[in-house]
This record gives sequence, structure tokens and C-alpha cells, in this order.
Amino acid sequence: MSIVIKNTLTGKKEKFVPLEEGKVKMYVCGVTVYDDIHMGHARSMIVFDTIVRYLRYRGYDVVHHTNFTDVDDKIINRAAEEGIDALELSARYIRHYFEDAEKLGINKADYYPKASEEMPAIIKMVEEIIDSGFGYVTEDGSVYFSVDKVKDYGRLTNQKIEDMESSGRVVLDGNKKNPMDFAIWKSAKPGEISWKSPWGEGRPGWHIECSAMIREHLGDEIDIHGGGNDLVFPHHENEILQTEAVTGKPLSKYWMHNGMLQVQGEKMSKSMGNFFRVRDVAEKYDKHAIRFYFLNTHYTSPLLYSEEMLEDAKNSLERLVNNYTDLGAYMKQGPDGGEDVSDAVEKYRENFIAAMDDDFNTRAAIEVLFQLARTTNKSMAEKTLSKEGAGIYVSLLDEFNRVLGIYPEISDDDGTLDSVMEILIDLRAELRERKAYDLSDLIRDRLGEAGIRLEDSGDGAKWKRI
RNA sequence: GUCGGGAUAACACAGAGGCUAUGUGGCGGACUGCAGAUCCGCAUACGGGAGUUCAAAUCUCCCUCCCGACCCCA
Repeated sequence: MSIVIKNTLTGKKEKFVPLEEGKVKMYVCGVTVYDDIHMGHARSMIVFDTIVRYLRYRGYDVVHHTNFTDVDDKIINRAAEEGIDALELSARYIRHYFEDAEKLGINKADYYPKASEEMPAIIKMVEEIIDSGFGYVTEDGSVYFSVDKVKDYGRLTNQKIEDMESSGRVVLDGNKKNPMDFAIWKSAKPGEISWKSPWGEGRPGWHIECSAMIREHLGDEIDIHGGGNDLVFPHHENEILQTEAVTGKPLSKYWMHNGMLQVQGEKMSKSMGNFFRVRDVAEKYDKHAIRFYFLNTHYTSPLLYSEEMLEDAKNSLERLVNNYTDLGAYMKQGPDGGEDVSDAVEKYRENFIAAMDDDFNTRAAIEVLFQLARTTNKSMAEKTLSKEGAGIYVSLLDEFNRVLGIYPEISDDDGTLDSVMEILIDLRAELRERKAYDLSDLIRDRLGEAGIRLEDSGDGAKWKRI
């Protein structure tokens, strides 16, 4: 059994074999930090966060880098509007990014390279591209990549240059020799943020930073390169060209792309103006519901965004969380002995791994959780489950949760609250015994207002924080 | 135009030749003083048309419609 990954490069699912056994070098394209991140970015972040978590769960030693594009036209323009320095603006949104990432339960990447801090590596790479004959310098001090020199352009896109030009949208501008040529170094306009280079003051083109930063920090070849599928062309295509022009080696063995989030049938994007900021959504939905919403679909599929969808995810997840907290409570109160759960547990683990091994099918993995919930709910109701068995299930769910991050962390038991609740529950039992339902219901209602949900059942009451 | 991905019950979303998909919502039952949770059951499916096959939601071909990429994008 091994992991299978849908590789954009070949369009097929391929067995995952890293360059170096047991190790995974992974680079995921991050965001251009000129504004707050939206739910579309959140999807990509959660998807790749989960993939990293799973690879680690499967025993791989993963190095994961995600970049920030902190120098680009939009940042420069936005900063000019606000009358501040470009890097001051990008620093602000990088800060926001981390605040938002935390609200999504994202584990930190090992390193976050920023274009502005990688100039020596970027300039070096541009020089190497020129030296290899793939780059040319223009009169104004810009440097372009020459696609004419490339043998098999369009590998990732599976397209020919001629076909793309027929779109009529690609135009020959400036000093380009071929309309498909792209800037790897842009000369600075007066007043713009710039760095010194052999070609004069300027800044990097969009695609070069990723190529340069990968090479600088991860090496010539990596295992997995990820990002949204809107980056396939031209961004990733061009990254491949740049890197291979210099190293002669494939940039990444596997290319993974997540599907777009759609709002009313259209892609969510800044330019469409139909986006929802993570920080706004996170006001109303917690990270577990948001993660569940995203992971309840395969990462490559398009996904509809609406508040109803989030509401739906929240309700669905509640079923799983109820099961999880019930198992937690049963662990303390359930009977000893009971049937052996080890076979069942092993089966669930196998199914979970089989689902995730198949191109990280989180949706199928979640179905395993629902199956587990149904059968354990039943065995708890029938008292055929032992407290030990419940404990084993809880650890199993904790294990799965290290990958998915959808169950809430059980807050440290406050012993005081436990005893207070015990008193209240006993008191209510007494009241109910005397059929003083008005009082017992009042207690339950008031607890609800205080954020504690009390549920009566045949053998005592259960409570949990909500 | 070229290339890619889709169309599955009320909704969302898996599956990929035969095996009860799953969840939310709906309806009906069990449990219950009530509420909630939980369990059991029910209903509504694989865009259309041909074909291959003993057997097709799944494979092949054709058609219709949707989304994305080709300027910026996760």
C-alpha cells in the first residue's frame, strides 16, 4: 500500500515515490500580500496543510515551504494609494495572514520565503538564465525569458504555443521578441521600490521568485509542488522553464493543484469582487467547521461557497463531535470488560489510510468517521462497549484528527466545574424524581444560556460546553 | 478557438463494471415528563442518445449544458 497522487504533469494518478526515501521536499505557492486572504486561499491552505499532516502521519520527514509574494504591481499600487512603503503594506498583510491561518488551524510551514528577502538568489538565477542562453536583456534594463529556445513548451498545460496565441489576448509589448516571453526581471519606474542588479534598478518578475527560492532553500529538484489550479498556466509552466533552463533537471516530481472555490457558479477571486475574507467568516464559524467544509470534498473538485454550505458543514460535523465527546464521557462512566474492539479499530484505521492514500481523499476518510460514529453510538447505547474500548476509539479519533483537525481539542478538565456539574445533575435528578419539572427545566435552560448543554438520558445526564 | 475538469436523489458530496454510499434536510417510528442526543426505517439518483457486456452511474462513441486556464489569481 502506498500513496497515490494525481500529478498535473501527467494528468494521471501516480504512485508516490519521493526522490529520497522517507523524505519529502514540498513547496506550495502562497499568496500575494496586498490584501487580506479570502476563503479561496483558505481552501488551498487547508488542503495542503492536511496533505503535509498526512504525509507526516505516514512517517515521511516533510520539509514544507510556502512563499509570500511581497513585491509586485498590486502591492506597489496599493501602497501608493495609502501613501506608505510597499514593504510596509506587505508586512501588514503577512501579519494578517498568520492571524487568519491560526483561525483555520493551519500548522506552520517550515519556512516562509519572501521575494524581498531573496534578492541575491533571484538575481543569481536571472544571471544563470541569461548565461544559459534562455534570457535576454532589453534596452530598458529588463530581462525576459525566451520561449523560442524551449523544446517542449506547455508540458504542464498540455498545449502548444500556437494555440495559445490564437486567443488573441497575448500581445507583443515592450521589447519582447516573442509575445509569450515573460519578464524575469523588471526595470523600475521612477519612485518604485527596487533593487540593484547588473541590469540596473529593478525588481523580480512574478515567476522567478519561486524558482529561485526553491533552488536556494530546497535544491534543484523537489518532490511536490502545489498551488491552486489557476496557477498552472502560466505561473507553474514558467517556473519549470526557468529552473530547467538552469539546472537541466525537472523542477518537481509531482505537481498538485487544488480546485477553485465558486460563488454562484463563478470562481471566487479578488478581481471578480465576489470574495469572502477569512477573518469575517471566522467570526461566525470556527476552524473545525471551516476545515470540515473544505475537507468534505476532494481537493481537486470545484467547490461551491455559500453560507448555507458552511451551515450545513457545521451541522454535519456536530454529529461527529457529539460522538467524540460521548465516547470521551463513556470512557469514564462505561462498564468494564465488554467486547474486544481491536479488530474493529484496525479496520477503521485501514479504511482511513486507504482513503487518504488514494490522492488524499479526505471526503472518503470522513465517511469512515461517520461509520465509526454510527456503530459506536449504538454500542454505547446498548452498553456493549467497555470504557476501555471507548478509550481506544477516542485515541483512534485523536490519531485521525492529527491529520484532519476537525474535532475540537478537549479542554483541560476543570475539576471544579466537574464537581459543580455533578451537584447540579444530582439536584436535578432529585427534582425530576419529585416531578418538579419546572425547576429542573429551568436549571437546564439556564445552563444552556451559560454555554453548557445538558442532556438527560436513561442513565443520568450528560453535559458539555458548547 | 485550444487545453483541462465536471453533470449523481431536496441540497451537498464520494464511488468508478455486479456488492445497503455518506452527511444535512424531510417524513415515520423507538427511547423520553419535556427538550436534546441517539437508534431503526422510508422516499427521491447517477444530464441525453447509441453501443460493448451475462451485467454499465462506472467502459466506448456522439450530443447537450456548466466551470476553469490562456491578463492578474489559491
